[in-house]
Amino acid sequence: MDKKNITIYDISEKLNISAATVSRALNDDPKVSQATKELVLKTAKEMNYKQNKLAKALKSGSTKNVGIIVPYINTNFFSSVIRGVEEELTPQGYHVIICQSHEDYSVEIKQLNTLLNAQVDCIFMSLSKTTLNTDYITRALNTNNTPIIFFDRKKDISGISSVTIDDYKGGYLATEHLIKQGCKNICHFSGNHNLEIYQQRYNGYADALKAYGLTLKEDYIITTASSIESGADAVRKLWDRDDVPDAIFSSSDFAALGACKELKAKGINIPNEVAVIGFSNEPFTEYMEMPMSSVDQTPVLMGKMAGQVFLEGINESNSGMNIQKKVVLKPELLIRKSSLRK
Amino acid sequence: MDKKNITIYDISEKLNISAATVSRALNDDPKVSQATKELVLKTAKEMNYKQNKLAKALKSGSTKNVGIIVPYINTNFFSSVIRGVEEELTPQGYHVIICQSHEDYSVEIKQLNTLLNAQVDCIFMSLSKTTLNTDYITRALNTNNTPIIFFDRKKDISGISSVTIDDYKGGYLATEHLIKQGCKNICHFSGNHNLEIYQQRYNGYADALKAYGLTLKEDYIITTASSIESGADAVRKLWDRDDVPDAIFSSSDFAALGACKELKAKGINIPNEVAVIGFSNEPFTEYMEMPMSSVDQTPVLMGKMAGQVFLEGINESNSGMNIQKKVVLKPELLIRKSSLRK
DNA sequence: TTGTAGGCGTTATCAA
DNA sequence: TTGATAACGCCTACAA
Repeated sequence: MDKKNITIYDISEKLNISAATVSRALNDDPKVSQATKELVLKTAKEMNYKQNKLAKALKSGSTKNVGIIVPYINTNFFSSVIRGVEEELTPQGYHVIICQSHEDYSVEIKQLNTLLNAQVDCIFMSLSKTTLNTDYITRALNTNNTPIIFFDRKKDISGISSVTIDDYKGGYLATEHLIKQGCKNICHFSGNHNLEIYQQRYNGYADALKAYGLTLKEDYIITTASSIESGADAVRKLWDRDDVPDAIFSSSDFAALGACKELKAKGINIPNEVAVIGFSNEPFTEYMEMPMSSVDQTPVLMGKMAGQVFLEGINESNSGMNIQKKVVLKPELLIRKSSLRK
Repeated sequence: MDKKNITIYDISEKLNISAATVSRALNDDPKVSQATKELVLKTAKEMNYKQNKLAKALKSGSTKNVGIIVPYINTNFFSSVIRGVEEELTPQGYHVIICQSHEDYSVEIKQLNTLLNAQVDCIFMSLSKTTLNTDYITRALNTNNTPIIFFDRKKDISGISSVTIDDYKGGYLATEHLIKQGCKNICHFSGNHNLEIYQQRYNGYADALKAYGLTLKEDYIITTASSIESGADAVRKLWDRDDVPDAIFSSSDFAALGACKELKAKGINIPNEVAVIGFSNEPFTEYMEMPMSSVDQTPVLMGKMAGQVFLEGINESNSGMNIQKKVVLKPELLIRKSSLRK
């Protein structure tokens, strides 16, 4: 039950050689004799030496840690992106630190600062929906050397790369699909347009309607949270009127799920009376009583790409490195029973 | 676009005072004059000084970071425990680093080492189901000063505190409830008994049967994974025989969900032909077509308690600190339609 | 109240 | 091939 940690000095003392040599041996420096190298490695193991990464990081300036800030971790989408980043960076010796903003702007700022203080080598982030002002990010970028990479929920900030899917196309494809199923009164559950993703999905929806000669009705656009209750509420609101919709395109799977439950409670048939399609392809969509169509965002790939953008940035220039990249992935439309009319 | 980070030396130089004074001023040391304190704080802000936590940690020996190792983050249970730890430790200035073992023993070992290397102040962990041998943890404990605290999926290791729920009682309560609903042929979906939690839930099940004079049938015990498919498979297997069960107590909500789907496909009525109860109270249980009974593990509280055990450990002894604690929380039986016979 | 100096554990530079 | 020494940025006796 040792109290003190073993250092290279302890090894050097025991072996009567300098600490510098021990360090070199441990790092497999070519200009250290094979004999001493083996000796050092052996005694290091015997003494249970563990390198102090803090000291190394202080010296080298690189912690080999990267940080990820997400609104929350317990959805398939975010946990899968994280998985993708891990898969890309772990083999390169990086370690991933995960932080949650809980959709809270002030928490998000704190998390960013904590990660910067911890000297991570890169920060991946997906913005909280309450983040209206991103000046603090610009400032962080200017006063630190730490690269920041957005994924999914991004803002256009000079110097920040991003990995997203083509949300516009996702919205367009989903809406077009509903139109081709014969739907004429398609309503849309949208998230806060403060976030680009929701604005884009809406744009895709609007343009698809226009392309097929359908008129967009303002009161068919409902802003919902990404929650079951919110989707159910929206249905109650919409079905309180005369001209009820015959389809729902929801920017959130959770809201779409809530809508399905409420429709069922009202005795309305899916997909024949109302076709439904969600967004994100959360696993439950596949296991619902009426399997739900959705737009897949390829989250694992998104994470892997984000990791790649970081690694490329490191390699491309050892000094400065400030090539801004925008990676846009293709969304995939998954058609299931909830929107398929025979 | 500064390349170099500002240090206390930069401030001391600009102000023509010593770095020590700057350090003291920054740390609000009482024996530094109010005047210089204000001056230092002001210029620090102007120069955009950021403390290098690495250097501080190297000096102080405490990083103010704690690590959490979980099998995976994307279930309500684990993400809620993490939330609880965050809620308890963030106000104390700690930062939480989250790692996933992906239920893989060798990954778990790596994650532990990474966290130890990162000099975290404490490691909270919930074991992977493939972890049969925990010698590496005992070894880590002996060669480091870093406390390890188990939650939920623990092993009994001397010197390691743990926070769990009374899984035995959870199993007992669930089974007793089914018996009181009139069920006589209660089968059990269990996880790998390598994990104490599953062994205990099974024990509770077995003892409840005995207490009420029911016989335990070996072939009513099915080992399932915590997945929908696995639960559906189990039902197929069980209903292939003559004496079909009239109730299912599943140690996993996911397996229970799979069972419900398969039962429905077979046209079997829940709860009248078969009553079903799961474990964990995952959010979907409440929103199912037939809301499912479950045993709540109070995960947020579990996380908070784990955080508290750590904080208490620090306070109770500045030297050594090795009081082993075992916190056992009370499970809560949540009765919903899937097990309620009128 | 402030300054000097040494050390936390490592690596890199320069000599030897 | 190895050793001495300085440096990374911070904190803290001890001295002044």
